[in-house]
Parts: sequence; C-alpha cells; structure tokens
Amino acid sequence: MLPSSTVENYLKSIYIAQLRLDDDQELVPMGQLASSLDVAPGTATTMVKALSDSGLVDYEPYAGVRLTDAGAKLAALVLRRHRLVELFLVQMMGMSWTEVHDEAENLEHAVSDRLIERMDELLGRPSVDPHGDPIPDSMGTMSRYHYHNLLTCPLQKPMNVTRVIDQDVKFLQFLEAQNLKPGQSIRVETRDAIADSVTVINADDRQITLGTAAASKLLVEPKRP
Amino acid sequence: MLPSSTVENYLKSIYIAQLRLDDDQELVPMGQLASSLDVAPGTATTMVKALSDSGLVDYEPYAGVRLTDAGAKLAALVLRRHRLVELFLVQMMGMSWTEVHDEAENLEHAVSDRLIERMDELLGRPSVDPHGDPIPDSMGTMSRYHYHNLLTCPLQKPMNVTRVIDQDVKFLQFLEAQNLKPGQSIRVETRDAIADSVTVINADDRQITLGTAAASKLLVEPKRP
DNA sequence: CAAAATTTTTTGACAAATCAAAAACTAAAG
DNA sequence: CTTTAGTTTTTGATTTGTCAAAAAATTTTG
Repeated sequence: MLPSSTVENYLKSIYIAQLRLDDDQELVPMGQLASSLDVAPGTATTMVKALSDSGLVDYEPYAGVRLTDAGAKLAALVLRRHRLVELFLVQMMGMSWTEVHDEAENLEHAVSDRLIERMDELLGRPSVDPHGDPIPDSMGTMSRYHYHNLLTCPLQKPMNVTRVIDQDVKFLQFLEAQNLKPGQSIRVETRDAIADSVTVINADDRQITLGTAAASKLLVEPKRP
Repeated sequence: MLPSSTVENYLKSIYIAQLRLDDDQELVPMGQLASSLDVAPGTATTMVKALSDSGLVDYEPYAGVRLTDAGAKLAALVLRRHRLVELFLVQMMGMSWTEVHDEAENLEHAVSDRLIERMDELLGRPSVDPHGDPIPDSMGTMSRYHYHNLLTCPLQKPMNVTRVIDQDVKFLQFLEAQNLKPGQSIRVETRDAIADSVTVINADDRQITLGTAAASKLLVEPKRP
C-alpha cells in the first residue's frame, strides 16, 4: 500500500512544520497545516484523521498533529527524493537553482527507489541540496544543524552562506544577483532594529540592505578556510 | 486545464491502438481500449464520453473511438515525454533498456516541458528511443516508418534489428542475451508455418528459434553498412 | 433469420480528495 | 467569568476515476 502523492505531501508538510517548531514534542496546528498545503481547514482535519488511522500521525483534536516514527520516516524519504532531484537538476541537467523546486515538487512522487539510488550515486552521495538543505539518507535519517542566520550571527566576521530557507523564485534570483547564494562569503555589517534592516557586504565588497524577514532566511556559518 | 495523468494514459492508449489499426480511418473498439488500460469496459465508456465532451476524441457508440487532431497532438506529446525519458535513463543514467519502460510510465506525467526540452538537447535531438520506437517532435509530429518484421522480411539477407514492439522485461532480457537488441545485425534463416516458428542467425552466428508471435515483434530493415 | 454469444452501455455504488458553510470548541478580552 | 474572536470540526455536496452487474445492442452461428 504505497502512499498517494497527497499523503506524501501531508507528511512532508507536517515534517517540515515540526522541524520549524523545533521543540520536538510540540504539535503542528491544523490551521497552519491547512494553509501550508493550500487546502480548506476541514480538508486537513479529514485527511489527518485518515493518516491517524493508518498509524502515520498522532492526532489530538483541537490541539494538532505530530508524525509517528513510521510517518516521519516516510516524510524524510519524500524529502530525500525532492532534494536529490533538485541537486540532480542543477548538477546534471544544468538547470538554475532558482527554478528546480517546482520541478522537484512533481518528480518527488514519480521517481522510483532505483532511480533515486542511481542519482545519489552519480552525485557522489551528497549531503545538501542546491539551497543548502540537508538530504536525508536512505534510512530516513536527516542531519539537523542549528545554523545562525543574518540576524543572529556575529557582526563584522567573515561568514559563509550555507543555506536559504525560502523557495520563492524571485527571492532566489535576487540572492543570485547579489552574490548571496549558498557557498558565497559575506559579512554582516550592521543591524538596525528600528529600521528593521540588516546590511551585509558580499564577496565583491558591495553593500546590500535586507529587511529582517529576508535576513532571517539566510543561514550562515563562520568562514573556515 | 492540463489533462490528468489518467486522461494522458487514455489518449496514449488510443493513439497506439490507432497506429496498430494501420488504416487510419478506423475506430478503436472500446473493449480493446479497456483491456489495454486494464480497466472495466464500463469505465472506458464513461471516460471516453468525457474525452469526447472535451473534444479530444470522436466517439461512436457501439463502434469505437478515434482521436481528434487535438487529442492526437496531446497523445504524441505524452509519447514524446515517455520515449525521451526512456532514452535519457539509458544514455545518461546508465539504466538497462529492459527496465526503463516502467520508470518512464510514471515520469511521463511528471516532467515539465522545460525539463523535456533540456533532455532532448542533452541527448542531441534523438529520433528513436532504446527500443527503436520513434520520438515525436515538440509539435507532436511522429515519423511513421513502415518496417518489415521477422515474418515478412526477405530470407537469408543480412538485416538490422531496428525496433522491438514489446515492453515485457523478460522478453527484452531474452533478446539482449541472444544478441537481438536494436542495432544488432541478423539474418532470417528459415520459416516454418506448420511449426509456427522462425529461425534466425545472430551476429555471433548463433542460431535462435522464435515462435511467430515473438518473431513479429522484431522489426528489421536491410543492412546498409 | 432467429437463437446464442459477444460486446458495449447503463445503472448504482464506492473511495479519495476536496470545498463551503454551519456548529462546536478554545482562547482572549474586557 | 462571560462575551467575543479565532480555530477546529462537522456536515452535506462535488469531482474524478473506478467496479460489478444488469440491460441493451451487435455479431456470430446454426
């Protein structure tokens, strides 16, 4: 009984929401789930009850939903397929990292285990996708790093962009144009809480100002070569 | 309103059945369509009526169904995706020509035009897939070549296998083991109508005997080195 | 050509996934 | 602690794709 792509999408959404909830014990609220899947709230309730009956989630009425171990493993494997496909499209097909998310959104439900294994091999068992997101292994285990973002990292220190937490094409294109892609070296110059902004210097010594909402989506780590 | 993968499969089946019907004016019987799609006859009737309402097929009750121009174009583009994916899996992913059909069966509904165009480019605008089946162009035009098969080709003349009209993995593996893949050089030695068999000599001078049902699935053309 | 066999269509039902809007519940504010 | 605001669940419908079995049409056969 292989899960439908709808089921895979629900599991994936819950998985990602749970990661963002951070505290691993918490429940994902139904409203949030519904809006992330772009369905009506009642639809999510119905579906989550069915998932609960299949043992993929724990559901607490009026409180929210949490993946079981079985559900979490399935979700991680969907994410693995998604991210390997993204990397494959960039590395082997020469597509832009800004456009591969939507393509992978469809392919993640259509690629077989055999093909995914082949991609993994050809790509050299990569650990992150083109956005810096970690790729779960074939057992469904995903490394969980706690990166700094542009709001929390030290000022005036050379950092590397390691990850971008947003799949919006325009935003990614903007980052590319400003040399703020994963892998680039940057440093945060100033932060202004009142102005709600952060200024960073990129590798070309160009200064870029971001709002804090955008700044929080760029994850960095101390530069070390 | 992009067609669902179910609709794509119906169109593809009708398209292929129509090619086999040869006389282009004929109708595909509902029973044949239903069994090729592995659905109940009534299901096919219902679906075909819906396709007819969308202007993708002409439906004549109790007689059968035929693609309209719009339907034929859509079907050809599905076939294009299927066959490009198959070739891609063999050429670029190193998969076996015997196993790519099933994989392509899923991927044909998930790959975008953009990705297909990229594959086509990387593969050098190929004209046939690993089974020798022609690949329609992006306008939905497919070359319709009239090959001989092992039952109709001249005896004792050197021929090239150009195409295999069967996707059964065991059969393809058999052909591979006997050096009867597309591209190989062979010659038909004898035919025996009573014994219902054909004997062929492969490139290694090994003699292989096939039943006529199998023999009719191997298409050949005169060897021209 | 009429009876039998076959094919096709119709009918009624069902499962998956969804929505809109009413009802129920929880949380927040006064 | 009650009213209000915000979530969540229920309810009743809808769409897509499917099946089994009855009914109708067609084709084959004696």
